[in-house]
Amino acid sequence: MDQLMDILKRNQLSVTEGRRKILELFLKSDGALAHADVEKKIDAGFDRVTVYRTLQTFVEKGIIHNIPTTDNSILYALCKDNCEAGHHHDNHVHFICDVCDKTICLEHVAIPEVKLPKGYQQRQADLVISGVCDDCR
Amino acid sequence: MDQLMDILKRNQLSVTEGRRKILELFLKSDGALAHADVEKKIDAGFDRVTVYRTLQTFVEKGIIHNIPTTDNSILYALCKDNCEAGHHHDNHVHFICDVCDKTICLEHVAIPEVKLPKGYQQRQADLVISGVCDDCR
DNA sequence: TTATTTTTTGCAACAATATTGCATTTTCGT
DNA sequence: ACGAAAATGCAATATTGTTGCAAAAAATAA
Ligand SMILES: [Mn+2]
Ligand SMILES: [Mn+2]
Ligand SMILES: [Zn+2]
Ligand SMILES: [Zn+2]
Repeated sequence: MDQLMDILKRNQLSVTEGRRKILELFLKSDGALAHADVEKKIDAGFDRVTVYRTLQTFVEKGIIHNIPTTDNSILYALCKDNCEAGHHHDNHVHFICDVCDKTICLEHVAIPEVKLPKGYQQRQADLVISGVCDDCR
Repeated sequence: MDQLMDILKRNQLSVTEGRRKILELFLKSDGALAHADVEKKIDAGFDRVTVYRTLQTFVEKGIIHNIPTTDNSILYALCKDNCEAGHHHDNHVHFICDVCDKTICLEHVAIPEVKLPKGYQQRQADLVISGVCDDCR
């Protein structure tokens, strides 16, 4: 069975054209994608609402994860770690290139532990680094 | 001279009621504020546009810095480090409490260095940790 | 396969958030 | 107090995100 179907089935999602197309887009794209990117890069004309709902579903199922940014955009990228529904455990650094503006998952760079002040309990950590990527030097 | 004026003068900003009120709000508030918070918490009825422009100005001058989040909101907090116009160098961890929903600058917790893959050049780093804060345990 | 149930989609309406140009007002330096 | 420069409010517009509901598609049962 092909990878795409596999992911959808494994997560008990009925396979529809929208989900196939959007998941395919993530599979073949290297960087992270914003909602707007998904809408643009998909040839088929899905409704905006469908895109919102699909992304949300994928996040809930642990198929994609989102990446915080300081501008007002949420970015999404494929989970390559074994994320389960409702519980992500991606633990890698994200890199945003100032030049090409791509956002890349650095799968092999783990977020270091930090010692928090007394009484603070950590659940999740996001480390986003910006600068110049390898391609743009 | 009082602290408020001092900050505005130092950054060559003409002192207006809007700027005074908004800066005052940041000075006396412990956590970070979203645009919406600023609008709500200010008694005087400034135009939304003025708030947008003021926040933007403050960020450019290095008076406040913004904090990335995974939901679609930009948070702002006072720079306590010596940030210059156009060049922030806050280097502290931000903590978002899942319970009280406050976002706190952990001024004394530095973001650790990470070793990036060959070719990547770092300019800035944002580390946002969420969990339960000291007050909410 | 066909019929039935469940889920997903598109549409429309709405809400919230953000940006821009321009006339008026306020602040600043003289 | 006066003139130049900067900030503000207003209105119009754009972008982004949410919700309810009927139609369409997919999954399941027969
Ligand atoms: Mn990632
Ligand atoms: Mn901070
Ligand atoms: Zn690049
Ligand atoms: Zn708390």
